[in-house]
Amino acid sequence: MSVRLDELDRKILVQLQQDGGRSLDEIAKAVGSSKTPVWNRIRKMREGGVIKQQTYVLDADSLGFEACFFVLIRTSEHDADWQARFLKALRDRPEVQEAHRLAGDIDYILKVRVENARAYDVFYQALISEVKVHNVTALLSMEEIKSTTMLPL
Amino acid sequence: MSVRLDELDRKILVQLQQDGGRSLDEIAKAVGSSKTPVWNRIRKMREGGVIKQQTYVLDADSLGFEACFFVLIRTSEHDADWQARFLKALRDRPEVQEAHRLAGDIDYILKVRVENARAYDVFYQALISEVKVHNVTALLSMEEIKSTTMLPL
DNA sequence: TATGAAAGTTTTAAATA
DNA sequence: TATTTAAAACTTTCATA
Repeated sequence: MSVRLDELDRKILVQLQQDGGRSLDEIAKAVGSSKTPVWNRIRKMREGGVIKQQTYVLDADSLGFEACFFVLIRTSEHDADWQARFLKALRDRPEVQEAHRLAGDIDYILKVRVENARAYDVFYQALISEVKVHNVTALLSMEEIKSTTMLPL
Repeated sequence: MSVRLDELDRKILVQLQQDGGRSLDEIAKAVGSSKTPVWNRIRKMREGGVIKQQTYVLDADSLGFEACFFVLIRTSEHDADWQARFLKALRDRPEVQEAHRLAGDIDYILKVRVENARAYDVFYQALISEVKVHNVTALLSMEEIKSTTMLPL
């Protein structure tokens, strides 16, 4: 399923990342090509999984999600069954925007977006009642300095 | 700059977050309304800043960004000039996908997306040569369990 | 890769509840 | 005030050169 990308493909991806609302014509002009090649390349990159999805990014604060926590988790359990249940719990909870398994003495990191500190506590109590974890540290974000999904192409 | 949102607005946002490629007609059908009201509401939410941008999400691995680090930073400097230079450095570096100022004894957390461990080291050396930081811990992601910008509306 | 035509979509405006 | 209808402008999609 691997797609070989050339300079034109990369230029197209830069355009799509920057502003997903531009028309084919605008993109074609910006990358110095014309509609058909641009369209064919976008289709191929979609099919090859290079382009995963098209979305709208919303402003968390205006929608009342005013609290963002990074959660560092250490666990003593490492068996397959525990891990499967833990992963499912994370995937099922919409408050969890990011979850990564880590190398080193911290086992997992989460990014959790909630209305307020109380909503975080509800989330936290629900999570630890579902799966046993050894140690949890929550880091509260005071200010979002930067947030992007753009890759540095 | 605040926009009051009703149930229909929220339903539209759910659709846009889930799949930003749907047509007005499809969205209108999904939320039980018709084209024009949906279009007017989307325009208002754009103008009001509730909708920040429209974008395409790319697959980091297929584009050669195989390493992801969470970086915990403690600093001894807290004056305004240092902070301004540090924030500018973070905003200017495209490898930094997220940057938050934290409450508590860790001052900042970053999410850094790079080709490999060597590229992280290049980034790290460049950053600490630009602004003095007291203590840095890098957590290496072994597995991305979940990654979304969707808010739990 | 380019052209262009058919199908579909967005956007604006006027009419209606 | 918000919605429906309708029509113009624009975009996507795809066949053909």
